[in-house]
Amino acid sequence: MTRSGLAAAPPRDDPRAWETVRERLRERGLRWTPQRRALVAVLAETAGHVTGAELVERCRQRDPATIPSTIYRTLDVLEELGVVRHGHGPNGREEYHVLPDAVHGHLHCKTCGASWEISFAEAGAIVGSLDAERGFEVDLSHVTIVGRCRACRG
Amino acid sequence: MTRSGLAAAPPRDDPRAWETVRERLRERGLRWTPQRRALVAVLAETAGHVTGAELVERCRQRDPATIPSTIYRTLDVLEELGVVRHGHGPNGREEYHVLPDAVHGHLHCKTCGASWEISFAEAGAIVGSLDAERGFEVDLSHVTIVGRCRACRG
DNA sequence: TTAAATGCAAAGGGTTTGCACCGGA
DNA sequence: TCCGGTGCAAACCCTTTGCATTTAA
Repeated sequence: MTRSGLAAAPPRDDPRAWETVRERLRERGLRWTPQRRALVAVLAETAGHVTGAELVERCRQRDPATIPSTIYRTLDVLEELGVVRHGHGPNGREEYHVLPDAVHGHLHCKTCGASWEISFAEAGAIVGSLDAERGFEVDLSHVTIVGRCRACRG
Repeated sequence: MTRSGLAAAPPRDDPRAWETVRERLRERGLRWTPQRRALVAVLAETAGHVTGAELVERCRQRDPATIPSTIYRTLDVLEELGVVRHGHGPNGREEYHVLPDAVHGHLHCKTCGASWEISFAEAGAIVGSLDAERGFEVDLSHVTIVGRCRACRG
């Protein structure tokens, strides 16, 4: 299952969780640069999910000299470390999930635009039925279900 | 790259289903042009779903003079007629579903790349549990679930 | 005739790549 | 010192838009 590699990542809301990034980079012979520090700082205060373009924008607010290609290349590296994980958003764009301490999917309301996470447990019905009926193993991190939320149904 | 794994194509390959397109256009004061004829012909032999870019490519095989903007503009018109419907594919790209005679979602194997349709009935578990637990109304036509199929699980 | 469609070109957004230079370890 | 990273620019893909011209009805 996709769960396996994720245990290493500490909880998202723990500030210290991000301190390990530097070490994890170094372990692989990779470097801790000002640009990476900036991106990690932005990620640290980002809950849930963001698109690459949004991250570029937020980094640019801190440092107008931010270069997009550096962001995307760094995101690739961080993904290899398990710090972020990419999936597909409701608008059909790639999205990065920050510190995926647990694999989860997303629910997106097309009326109000809000998003919620679906935990692995909550997705039991989805995962179970597809496994049983199709032998299909769901990768929950890539699941985004669009529809209308309770509030918007009125 | 995207291809349909399931051949279960009901009245979709019924040539007569497409004959009405001309009339439906005319009813709205719209026109039946050679370019539209070509796109409709391509759609008629397309099961499941395709991206805009793929349609451009297939039309170009018939007529190298095909212009992308014409395709996209025609797709907009056809969508208003209900002939196609767009949603989001597993790769995060927009996709067009051909003749959506029934609302359905998609299953996509990230290993072999094949796709299957999930009928409304089959999605009962998904729709039901989210409705019950969250009050969330699923828009199945926008659902794409990524994972590994039975064959690829080995 | 006349509004709808087309062809063409150009722009657009987001992402990726090539390459010379820079700078952490 | 060295190789990983960076900045920059350009390319890239898919899609959209503006506008003059064509064409179906």
